[in-house]
Amino acid sequence: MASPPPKGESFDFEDPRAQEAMGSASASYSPPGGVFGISPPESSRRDSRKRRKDRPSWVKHTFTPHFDGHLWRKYGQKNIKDSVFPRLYYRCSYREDKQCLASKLVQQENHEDPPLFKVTYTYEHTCNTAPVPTPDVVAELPAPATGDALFLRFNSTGAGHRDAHRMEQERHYQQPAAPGWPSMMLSFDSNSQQHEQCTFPSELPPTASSSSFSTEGLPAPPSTTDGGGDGFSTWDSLKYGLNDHVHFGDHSYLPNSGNDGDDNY
DNA sequence: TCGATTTGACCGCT
DNA sequence: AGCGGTCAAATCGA
Repeated sequence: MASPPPKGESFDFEDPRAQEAMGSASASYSPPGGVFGISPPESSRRDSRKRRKDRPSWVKHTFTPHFDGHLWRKYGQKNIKDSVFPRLYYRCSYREDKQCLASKLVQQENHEDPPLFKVTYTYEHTCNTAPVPTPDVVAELPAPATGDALFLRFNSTGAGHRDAHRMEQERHYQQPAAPGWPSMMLSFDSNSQQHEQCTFPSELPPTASSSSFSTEGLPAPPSTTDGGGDGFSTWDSLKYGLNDHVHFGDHSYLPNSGNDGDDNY
C-alpha cells in the first residue's frame, strides 16, 4: 500500500531503518521495498522464515484494516498470547502472479466501537496493480451546519474488480454500524495518485451517514451482470463505505501528501 | 471445478 | 522452550 498514512490514523515504522528512510518527512512516504533495497526472502519454506527482522515493516492503526486499496489473501490466523483477539495474516493476492511480497498482519486492539486494528505491513507491493476499484463516482454532500460531514469524491478510471465477494466477506468482519463510528472525509483522485483522508469520531446522525445519502446524483447501481468484473462494483464500494463504515484508505501513495504519522489514538 | 479460507503443523527467532 | 509467522492439506463456497 503505498499510501501515506491517512490523517486520523497512526502510522509507525517498526523497522527503525524504515522510519529513518521516511526521513523528515512525516510528510512524505516512499514504498519501503524500494527504499530499503532489502532482498525478498528466498522462495523456499525454510528461507522464507529466515531473518524475519530484516524485513521492512511498518505499522498502521486503522478502523478499517480490510479495505486498504489492495487485494489480500488470507493465509493464516493465530491466537496470540496476551491478546484477546486473533491475529490475521494476509498476503498480496498477486504474490504468485507478480512476485509481490507484500503482506500484512491484522490484529484488533480493543473492543471500542469501532474497534481499532493494528495493521503491520511487510514489504511494499511490487505488483503495481491498481488499488481496489476506485469508483467513477463523485459524490459529495454538503456539510451539515453541525459540522458533521461526509464528503466523498472519487475520480478514477477504476475498472471493475474481480474480488468483490471477498470484500463482501471482509466487510462482515466490521462492526455493525453504530453511532460512534467515525465519520469520514475523503478525497480521491487515483489518476493523479492523490488522496486525502480524514477520519474522526463523531456522533454522525444516521441521516448523514447512510439513509440520506441516497442514490441521488449517483450513477445507477450497476446491473448484477458482472460484465465489469465480479460484482464488486463502484456501487458496492460506496454502499460499504457508507453503511458499514468501511472507508477507502491507502488507495495510493503521494510523496508530498500529509503524513502526520504520529497522531495516535 | 476452481479459488479462497481454515486450521494444524512446522520451524525460525528470542 | 515458547511464541509467532508461514506452509499446505482439508474444507468451503460460488
